[in-house]
Amino acid sequence: MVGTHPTNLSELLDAVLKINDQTLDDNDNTKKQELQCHPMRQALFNVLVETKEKTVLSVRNPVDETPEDPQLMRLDNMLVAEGVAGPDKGGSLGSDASGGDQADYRQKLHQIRVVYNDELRKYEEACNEFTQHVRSLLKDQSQVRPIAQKEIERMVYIIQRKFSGIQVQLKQSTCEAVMILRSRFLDARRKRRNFSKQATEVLNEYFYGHLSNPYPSEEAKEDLARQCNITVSQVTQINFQTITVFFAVQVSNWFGNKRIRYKKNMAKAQEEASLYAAKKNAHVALGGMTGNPYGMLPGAAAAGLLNPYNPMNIPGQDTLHMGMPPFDLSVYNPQLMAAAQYQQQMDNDNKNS
DNA sequence: TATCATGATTCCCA
DNA sequence: TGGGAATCATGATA
Repeated sequence: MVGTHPTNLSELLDAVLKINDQTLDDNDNTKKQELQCHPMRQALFNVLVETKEKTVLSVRNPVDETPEDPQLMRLDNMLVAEGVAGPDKGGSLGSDASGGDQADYRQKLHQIRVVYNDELRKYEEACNEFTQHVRSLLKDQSQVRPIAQKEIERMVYIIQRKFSGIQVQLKQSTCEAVMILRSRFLDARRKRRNFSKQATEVLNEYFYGHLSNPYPSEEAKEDLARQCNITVSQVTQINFQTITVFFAVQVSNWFGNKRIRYKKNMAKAQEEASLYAAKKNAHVALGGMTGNPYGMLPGAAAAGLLNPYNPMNIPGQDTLHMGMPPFDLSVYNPQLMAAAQYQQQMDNDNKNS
C-alpha cells in the first residue's frame, strides 16, 4: 500500500487496521501523511467518532448533571467570612480586644491567608497545566484515533474533579487552622484582663444610675456590652452566638463583683457614687433633662439616698426625705430632686409590675 | 517585689 | 437558676 492511496472506505479501513497491527512508532511518517491526506479520511473519522459516541461515551453531559458541591460552598463561605479568602478584612474579632492579642491574631490569620492563597494558586496552576497537557495529548491522538471534542471535554472534567478533591482538602485544613487559631484566641481572653477605662465608666454609670436595682437584664447587659465597645459587629456569623454569650458573662461578672465590693467598702463606694453623681449633675445642668430617664442619675440616688445598702436608708421610710446627702449637695437642686422622684417612681413601678 | 485592684471561678443557698 | 460570698489569679503601680 505504500506509495498508493486507498481509493475507497474499505481500503482506508484496511490501511488503518494495518497500522494498528504495528506500533505507530514503527511506521514511517510517509504512511501517516498518506492517511492524513486521504480524501476519505475525514468521512471515516466522523463515522468512527459517531460510532464511539453511541457505544462508549455517555450521552449525558457530566458537567450539567453535577450541581455545585454544597460542602465546597460551605467551606468557601466560611473562608470568606473568616477573611482568609476574598478581600482582606484584617481578621478582626472585636474592637475591645487588647492590642497585643488582636495583633497576634491578625498576624497569624494573615499567615494562614498567605499560605492558603499560595497553595490555591499552585493548585490552580497545576490543574491548568495538567488539563492543558491532557488536551494537547488527546488532540494529538485524535489525529490517529477517533476522539471527539466531547470526549476531550469529558476527560478534562474528570481530571478537574480529581483536582477538586484536593481543593476541598486544602480548604478543609485551612478552615481547621482558622478554628484552632480562634479557639486559642478566645481561651487567651479568658485570662483576667482589665476592661478599658471607657468600659468601666459605662458600667459604673449604669451601676450608680441604678443603685436601687443594680441588676441589669440580659438585654441591658448586651446593651452595656455594646456601649463598652465590646461590640460583636465585627465577629463573623459563625461564632456570633458564642461571643455574645461570652461578653454577657463578662458584664454579669462585673456587676456581681461590683455589688459585693460596693457593700464591703461603703465609704469608698459613696465617694465613687458622688463622683458619678457630680458627672451626671453636670450633664443635667447642661440640659440633659431631656435625655434617657433610665440613664439619668439623680444626685440623690447616686449619693446614696436610694441606695439599698446605705445604712442611712431605713426600710419603710421615704428615702427622699431621709437625712442629708453625704457628699452631693446638688440634691438641693429642685430639678435634680424631681429627677430623683421620677427615678424612684420608675423603680416602684418596676417592682410593682 | 510587695501590695492593691479587679476580673474570673467556685460553692452554696433561696 | 441567679445572686452572694469567698477565693483565686493576674494586671497595675509604687
